[in-house]
Amino acid sequence: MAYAFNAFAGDKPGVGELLRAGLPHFDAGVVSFAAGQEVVGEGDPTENFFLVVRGLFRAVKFTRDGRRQVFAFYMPGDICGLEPDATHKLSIEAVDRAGMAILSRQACRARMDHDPRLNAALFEGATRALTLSIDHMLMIGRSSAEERLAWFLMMIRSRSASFGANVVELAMQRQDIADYLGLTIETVSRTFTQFKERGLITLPRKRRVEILRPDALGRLAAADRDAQSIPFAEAAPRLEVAAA
Amino acid sequence: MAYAFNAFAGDKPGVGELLRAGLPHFDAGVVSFAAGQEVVGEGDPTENFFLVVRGLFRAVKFTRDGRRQVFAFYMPGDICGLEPDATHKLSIEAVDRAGMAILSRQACRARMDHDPRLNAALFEGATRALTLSIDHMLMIGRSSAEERLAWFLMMIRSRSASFGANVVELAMQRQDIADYLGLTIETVSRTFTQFKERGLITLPRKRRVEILRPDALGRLAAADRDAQSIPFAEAAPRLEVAAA
DNA sequence: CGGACGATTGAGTATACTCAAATGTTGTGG
DNA sequence: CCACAACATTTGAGTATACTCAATCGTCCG
Repeated sequence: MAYAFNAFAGDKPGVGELLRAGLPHFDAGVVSFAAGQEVVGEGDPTENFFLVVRGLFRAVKFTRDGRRQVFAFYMPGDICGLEPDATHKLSIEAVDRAGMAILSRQACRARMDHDPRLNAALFEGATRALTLSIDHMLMIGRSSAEERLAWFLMMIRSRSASFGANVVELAMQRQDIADYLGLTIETVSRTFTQFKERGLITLPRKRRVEILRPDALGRLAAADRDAQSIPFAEAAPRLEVAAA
Repeated sequence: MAYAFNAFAGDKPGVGELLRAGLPHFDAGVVSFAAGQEVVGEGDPTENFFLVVRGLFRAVKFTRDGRRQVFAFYMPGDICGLEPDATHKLSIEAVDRAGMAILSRQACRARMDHDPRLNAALFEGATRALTLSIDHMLMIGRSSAEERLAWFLMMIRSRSASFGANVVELAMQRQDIADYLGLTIETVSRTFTQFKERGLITLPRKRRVEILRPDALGRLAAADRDAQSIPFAEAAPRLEVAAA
């Protein structure tokens, strides 16, 4: 979203390309981060925004009393950190060893006024981020634990490099999944176990999921939604854009 | 949000004014709606977007199996219906007798390319909507019923015409509140009762809430957040958190 | 091999849910 | 203006889902 939006790889104009072409010193600004390292923290001034180059990042918010919510995961090609206010409201952290291009908000803002395409692409990105956040919210507010995890797995699958592959790598740990889905780590774990027992998945490793029955998982994920907003399952005609 | 974003009354440049000034036929496009009437439905083409003139509207999403989520309430001055894709993903409905200016997406788009101020205002609106939606999500994913209702009441209070007044009118019915907060109608009702018993509020009428202790309610609302992101209570001295 | 951390499993419980009934409110027609 | 219907809200009783606390198991590294 502006907040932290995902310019999906394979997207139309390609915000990434537009930025790369339009901004000077683009490649000079790529920085590496270690797992768990913070890119920006809550309250930091919004001087820059970011384009993920490799690895995985997460947007997080902590609360005084220890509660934690993960709002998004960012994969290569995604943009994040564009915020309306003077300070960041979310922290952005590297989940694993990962890299980001650090872009000047100022430079981008100036360019936006001159390049309608970049303008349109960013605006679209921001609005699309909202669409994503709507799905996320619907999921958190109205779904059972198994629906949430199914939704999560199908989302990761649809966004993974090998689109449609039935083995997905989870770079994040269980706590991140739990905090993304609004569940506890124990419930996530139990639900994984339950999926195994039902023959929906196998877990060759803790962080690797083999999806045996994408159809069944997709139905679970879609149970609380209407068909059209679920671009997960294979046949996804990919009309608009694979939202989420 | 772009999706449905709120250009807060009293906002800086005033998206409303910019639009009114910049778009021809503005006043001709104001339409009235009866309570419950739909402005746009899920799947409708995104030809227009809207500026609330009077009354209250809601953005809703229904699911096959009857679940329902309210994503936002729009008050006069708010903009909604701006979406990235070709079709609406949310329905917009009038909550009570209400009025909207219907604006051409096309015309606005064109104007954005020529007027950096409108451009900036809309972009900021979209990003701010995301910020709101982040708070909403954090609330839904990580708060108890009482925290949610307290949050809701303080939000309505802060956005109401008479800012800071301790009597707020709820134009929406309990079901809307429940679906906004991710609760059931019974839980909302019980929590209202509980607030009354604790002396936090009174209910002169079902749809009118008098807030007796805005400080206590504000602490409840903020319990799961950090102080700075709670623009609710006025200058609440803000100790720690009342356990209660 | 052992330590540290992540993940799973177990037992018991709390919060918010479901189903059901009673009560309150609003609007309409006699 | 009152009576009644239709709908909104509250209250009650029982339950289910996901939570908490606690222990065990597994895996990755030194």
